[in-house]
Amino acid sequence: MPELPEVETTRRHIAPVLEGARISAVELGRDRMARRNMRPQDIPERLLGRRVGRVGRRGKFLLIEVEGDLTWVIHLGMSGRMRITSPSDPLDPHTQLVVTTDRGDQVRLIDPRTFGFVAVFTPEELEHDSLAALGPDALEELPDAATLGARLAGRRAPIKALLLDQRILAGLGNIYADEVLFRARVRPTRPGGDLTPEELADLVAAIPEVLLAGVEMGGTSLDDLAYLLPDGRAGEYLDRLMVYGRAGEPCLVCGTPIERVVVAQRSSHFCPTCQR
DNA sequence: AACGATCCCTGTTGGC
DNA sequence: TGCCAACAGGGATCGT
Repeated sequence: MPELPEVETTRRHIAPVLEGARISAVELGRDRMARRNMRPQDIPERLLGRRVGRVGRRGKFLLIEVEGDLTWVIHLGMSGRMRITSPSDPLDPHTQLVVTTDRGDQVRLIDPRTFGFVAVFTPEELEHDSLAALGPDALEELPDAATLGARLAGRRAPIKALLLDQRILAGLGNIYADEVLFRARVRPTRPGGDLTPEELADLVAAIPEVLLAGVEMGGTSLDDLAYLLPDGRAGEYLDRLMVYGRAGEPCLVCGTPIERVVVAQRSSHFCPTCQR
């Protein structure tokens, strides 16, 4: 699933293709992909003929500056991936957005489950979107342990649920949240407000360690149909996963079988010996 | 306000 | 072997 490392890897691939280019054609697949109060026709109408600025990212959102003070937002949802192609390449099934540049490149969004979305916001619209409530980026704007502790103080929800809350910290999804908690030796079920200062410090240290390794490996491709890099390659962080998807298998540190529980309606994996 | 449950969607998986 | 229900999950929304 695309989480921060997958979105960052995607960003790094598409940035040189889009930045400075002018958009010469826009094709939207399903209308459903235009959400967040966008009409489907707004997407091509607002992008067409405009020059692209910086390709940025906050959490799992791609935020692309577009001439005319617009922000082109792309979210990959759970099954979205992007491809860089030439216009003559055949369309993949479930292609939801095709953007052609004046340099003759195409950037495509492929998303079978359509949990992803596309929007092109004016500054006013951006301000009123839930994007405005997004917390600090888990890599670029990571708070220190004391600041995170203050955000978690008094909270009784499981720390796993709070790590998935993008208003607290933007970028962690189900896979990397489990991996971060393993590295910090904290069980996903622990109430967020109960973490000790030492555990908060371990957590804040674990976040960039896990996420940077994920970025370096090009993200996590769970199987051949899931996330792929924009050049079609698979991300290789799958080989580094310590707990996610390993229920019943021995912990790679201590050998205890990894357990699976449901937290915040999501599967959560942890080592009952290593994590307290 | 905080928290948990539900919904959206479709390819894959597992049980019978 | 073949069918079909269950499962996967990011984010919005709703009920308590």
